[in-house]
Amino acid sequence: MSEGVEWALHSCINLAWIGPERAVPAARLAAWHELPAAYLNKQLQALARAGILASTSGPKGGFRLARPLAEISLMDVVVAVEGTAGAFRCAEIRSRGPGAVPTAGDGPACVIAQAMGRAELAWRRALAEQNLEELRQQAERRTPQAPERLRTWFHGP
Amino acid sequence: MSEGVEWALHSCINLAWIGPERAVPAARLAAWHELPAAYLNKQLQALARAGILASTSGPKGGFRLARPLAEISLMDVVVAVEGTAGAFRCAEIRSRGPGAVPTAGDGPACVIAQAMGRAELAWRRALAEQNLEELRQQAERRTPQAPERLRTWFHGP
DNA sequence: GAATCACTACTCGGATAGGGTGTGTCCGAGTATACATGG
DNA sequence: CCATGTATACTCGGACACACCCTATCCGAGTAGTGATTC
Repeated sequence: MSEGVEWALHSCINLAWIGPERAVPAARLAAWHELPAAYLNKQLQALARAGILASTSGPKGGFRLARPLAEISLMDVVVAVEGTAGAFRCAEIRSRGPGAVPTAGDGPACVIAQAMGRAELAWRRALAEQNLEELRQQAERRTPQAPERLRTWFHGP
Repeated sequence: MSEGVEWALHSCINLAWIGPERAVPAARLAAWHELPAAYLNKQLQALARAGILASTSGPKGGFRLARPLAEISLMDVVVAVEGTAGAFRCAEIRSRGPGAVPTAGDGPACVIAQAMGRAELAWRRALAEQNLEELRQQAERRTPQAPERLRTWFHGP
């Protein structure tokens, strides 16, 4: 899985901590964790295309959350960054070679693809059940000083 | 996810259909679905290392199932081919840069890693709950003639 | 005729090249701000 | 003093190289069978 998913999730929570008053440039979000700015920008673009973030150009521009954290699921972020394609893709090898299923005009998918699909569905469901607001609360419970530290650093030089 | 997982699963079921009497060379299993023989051999090696298959060298050698299909879960095959590493790996970016959590001597993982871990756990659980015997029965129900066709072709030229 | 031995052919096993998808970087389009200028 | 036009600096957005892992392949180690040879 892409590195960018982790960056995107952290960035969303950081955006929530900074507050909705002003947009935050990608470079500033990147500096907070010493990430390559241009590449983080690429991930944030993906979030903006997915409607999770709103982007503004020019001075005082940047990214801000397009909707509350409670309305953003882990699944939304993963899909925005990674795309909708599942990890397992059936190459339909059963329809090639001497073992080709004769009747398979365009029947149902092979049982292996179905079985892997069930597992991926469980994964997607688990991702969809968790939203970023819950993650934010868990993070604040763990390190209560984190939001204030971020705001101080951000409004500073 | 690797292509090899699909090949490995099909090969295990095909081995069960051919029967435990004799070992099957990788080249013959590959020919059934027109797969690159040497590369399929590589995947079967991984299954052998994991104890799912037993390998024999020399003439009349090849691979055979090391235990009944009912005792082989989808998870076993995926781990054998892909390794135990999960899809999402936390790079611990929260401990780098100005935003480094000060107290984090070696505390619990960040909430994001935990959340992704929960989703992966659901995926693993779904894989572990399904065994290859179930898949074989489903496949036979769908194409009852498949096992006989395979045996005929295999014992032929 | 039976046992022994060397030879052959066949299989796995790991070491060895090539391509595709992330990973990282760069420069251009667009815009809000700030300032200078004129009324 | 106020309005207006212009220049500027800053941001996103997409286009451009690089690297690593999956894919694919090859050759060597080892073994079972086979045939010749000898007692």
